[in-house]
Amino acid sequence: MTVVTRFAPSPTGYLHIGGARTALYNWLFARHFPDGKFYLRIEDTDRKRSTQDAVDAIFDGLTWLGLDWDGDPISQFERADQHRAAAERLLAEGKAYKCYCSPEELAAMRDAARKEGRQRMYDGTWRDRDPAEAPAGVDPVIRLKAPLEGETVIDDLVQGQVTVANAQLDDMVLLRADGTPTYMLAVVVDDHDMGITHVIRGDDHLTNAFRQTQLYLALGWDRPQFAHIPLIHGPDGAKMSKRHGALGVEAYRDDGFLPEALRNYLLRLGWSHGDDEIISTEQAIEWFGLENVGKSAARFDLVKLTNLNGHYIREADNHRLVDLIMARLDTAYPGKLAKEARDRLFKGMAGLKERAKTISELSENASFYALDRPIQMTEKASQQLGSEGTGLLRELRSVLETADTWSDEALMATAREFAETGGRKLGAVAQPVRAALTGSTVSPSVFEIMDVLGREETLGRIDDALTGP
RNA sequence: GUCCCCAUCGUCUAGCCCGGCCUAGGACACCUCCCUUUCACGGAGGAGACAGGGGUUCGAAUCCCCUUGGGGACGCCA
Repeated sequence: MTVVTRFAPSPTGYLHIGGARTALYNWLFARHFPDGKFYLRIEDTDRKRSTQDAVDAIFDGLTWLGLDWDGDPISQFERADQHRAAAERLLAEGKAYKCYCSPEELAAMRDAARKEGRQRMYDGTWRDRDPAEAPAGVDPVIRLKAPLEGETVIDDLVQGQVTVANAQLDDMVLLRADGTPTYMLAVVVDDHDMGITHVIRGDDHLTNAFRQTQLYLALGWDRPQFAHIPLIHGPDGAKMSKRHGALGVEAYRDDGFLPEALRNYLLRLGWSHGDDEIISTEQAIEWFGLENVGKSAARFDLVKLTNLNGHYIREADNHRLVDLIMARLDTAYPGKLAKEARDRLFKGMAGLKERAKTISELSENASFYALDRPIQMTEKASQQLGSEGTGLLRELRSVLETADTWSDEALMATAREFAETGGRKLGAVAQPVRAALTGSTVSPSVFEIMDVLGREETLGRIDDALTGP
């Protein structure tokens, strides 16, 4: 059997972190099989809340995450005719009926149900009532004539067997009064028509699966396999939704996270493969299976994501990192970048990348390479350049001016010799240099920096510090 | 309220289905030390959990029940 999955977001906002994980799992599961398919369906039947911006944000988010879908995205709205046809068929077969209840009546039923401790809201008023009694001028909705007795069972690939009494489920609306299909109908018809074999979605849809099962039965169609994955919770333990401040994936991109880090993090949040933590996408595709998805909700932990991001930054290609930070530096310091910026960043990247956990941090830490002289000095750095520091710097400058070899190692040897001659530790000499060269007290190795900057720029920056305010 | 689901270190989890190998393993975070020109990286240690109570069993983190706690769903939204 060919595996066919789908990601079916509603375009009412950005692609948030929970949706991203759902998409990832669907994608991974489909890609795990040689001929598996992963489709994208935009659930835009709610015309009032759906926007093209949101659709674009979903495309962008998925693309950035590296989750490619097969074929063209499907618009659920555009399939309304098929949805309607299914409802009409059910109506013709006597498996659905018209209901003329007003919103007020429905509200009263809901209140009564609550008060009596029932979950089932609609009381079936029009289920067997003669349509001849229909009030004039009222457009009816179409409801499914769902079974009143017995139970509905789903064998969920993650949750196991879950059973609910049919008495708990009321007759769901299939077609609204204006003739448009509801989500419940649209999902079932679309999943069937698209040949979806595995519905992998958040477990907030678990109860929908029962109603959808009733629909599949009524329509005489085979059900797909269901896999309801636990929701991602915020640090407070409650569902992480757009309404509760969950961020879109682009926010993580802007904050300097790498897509592979987010992918790895999201993968491990609720799924495991023994003790493995760092998992490449290739391995993930090979290993991923629904049987290893946990049943309990997980809390989103930004610190762990950050750690993972640091790992992937260290592993990332230097050219890619330079491109990423040049873009940021360009906007942070318009027109102020040195013409050697790119070359220096590339040369100094090895020392830079292991000191940053996010691209934004990397970019900030790298700015001293990219900017022209004179560089800004932090307060702490200025303190390194007191009378003692300045004196050492001046002495070292003359040594540096005549240094034979301008390389990382040679420079360090020179500085060490200079320090020891004066009975000092290397650090005493290195710190003022660091301040002069980077404007900071924290940076990669100062000798590496001198090497990257070159003699002229190094001496120039030292002079700036010596003659500065 | 009703229905459904969940429950191992602070967090993510392994182990659970097929009881003994568990004096419960890993990762992040935290603490100590080492490396070291700063900060990181890296390395070595440390502290840290089977929610509670009943069963079943020679033996339970693992099976059963109850309690408690948490979550989700109850729309002519998706």
